[in-house]
Amino acid sequence: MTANDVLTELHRRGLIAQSTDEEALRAHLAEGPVAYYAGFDPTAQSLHVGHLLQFMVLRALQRAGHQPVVLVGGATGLIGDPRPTAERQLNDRGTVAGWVDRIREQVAPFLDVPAQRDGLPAPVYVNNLDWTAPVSAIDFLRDIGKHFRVSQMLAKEAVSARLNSEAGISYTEFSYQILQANDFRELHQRHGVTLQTGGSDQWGNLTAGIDLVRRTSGARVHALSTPLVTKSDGTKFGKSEGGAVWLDPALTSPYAFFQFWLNADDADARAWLPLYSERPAEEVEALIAESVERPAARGLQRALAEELTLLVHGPEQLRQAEAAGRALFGRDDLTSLDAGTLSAALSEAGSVDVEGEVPSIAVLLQRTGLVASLSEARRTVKEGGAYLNNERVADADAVPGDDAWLAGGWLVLRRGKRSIAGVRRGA
RNA sequence: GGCGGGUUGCCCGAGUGGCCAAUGGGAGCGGACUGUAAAUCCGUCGGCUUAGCCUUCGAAGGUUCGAAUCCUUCACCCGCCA
Repeated sequence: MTANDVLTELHRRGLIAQSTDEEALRAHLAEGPVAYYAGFDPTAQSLHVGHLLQFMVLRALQRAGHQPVVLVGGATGLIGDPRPTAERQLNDRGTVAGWVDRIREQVAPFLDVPAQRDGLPAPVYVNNLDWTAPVSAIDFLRDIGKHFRVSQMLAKEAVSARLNSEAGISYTEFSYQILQANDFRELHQRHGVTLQTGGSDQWGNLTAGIDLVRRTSGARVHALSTPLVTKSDGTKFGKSEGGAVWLDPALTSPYAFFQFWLNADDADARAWLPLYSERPAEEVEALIAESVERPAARGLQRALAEELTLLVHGPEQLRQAEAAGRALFGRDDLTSLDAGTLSAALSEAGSVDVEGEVPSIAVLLQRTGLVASLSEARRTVKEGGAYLNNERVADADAVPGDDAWLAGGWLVLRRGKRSIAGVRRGA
């Protein structure tokens, strides 16, 4: 891939929602390696699938030989990017600092691995707390604030939406765009960064940075934004039964991550594959064409699940996640599974240990987290939605008999079609 | 400052003294059909030691055999008039 067709690739994949003067940007990218950046605010202990799209853009640019700079927002995370609905709850400094470290580590598979393996430019990591914290309020207001017009700040969609809402907006969050703009200015000075990428909801912040750089240094810098990923049923992308789909394997197991993509509906999978797949264009088109012929094969979902689980969790975790799915969904007769397979599969899916007296099925359903309460457990059984070792459970208060235990001391509990958990008998 | 309207379960929204854990819709969950899809249909949808019991209808107190429904005070929201 040569440097000047990376924009073509991004367009082809549908990864560009908005861009500053594209001809100028194309020419700039063609001149040679460009330093570019994207920022991630520590608003939770882990990144989630919603962040994945940013990495697809960062990776494409890196592959084209450009220099990635990854910013973790130790400062902006303390302030809070205004959300359209309501004011954010401020997190304390210690918590945010901890999240900064964790998020920094999560970025590695996306950019460090290609750097080491393929000799691509190694990412530079920065934390905006480093240049934001030392600045006094006086200096900030005099040196940075003077470049901002309130009327323009008010006009940003993120701000005006909140001004028109009941929630209003605090001065703290109102200031956010200044901080992010200043990040661009700092990175332009420190690392020669001339391009910032981000989600389309960040557009106002991206352009604020471009304006600030121009006003302070006269330089012309660029921005690209990615589209909002949507679902055909109108619900928010990136949620599964439990809530957010995290990249941290401790929060969302590789198995659950794999299942998230595997369960995508056909229309979504078709729309998402170009965005998330780094396969050649012909392969992507072939997969889509094939899915029209044989949707039941779930080729698109499988491709997404495999490619992204590999990217985020690595080959070994992918292998286990796939094996677990095959073991748990593949056949009716669980008694034929050996202890090793069961153990691996259920550890992936989630399991609990029981010791001493074996509790009733209702209690086990609750303990595995398959249901939220005993009432829900009973209800589920009554509805015919609870299964023990793939057999429908009739009595919620029944206790699994000795013959129910599978190889390795396992029970396989299932709620509905696809929520599965293991129970292991302790010593 | 004055007058009026409102605050109900995850969301929207009925309910003006007992038949109300509370109509209806949406979301969620389960079943059927399928492909671990979508659509559709059916069921379910506060908790518990579940033929019963306990806690819910902005908050606190009161009237009553009995209150989401009546009274008092407080908080917040929305109109109209100053």
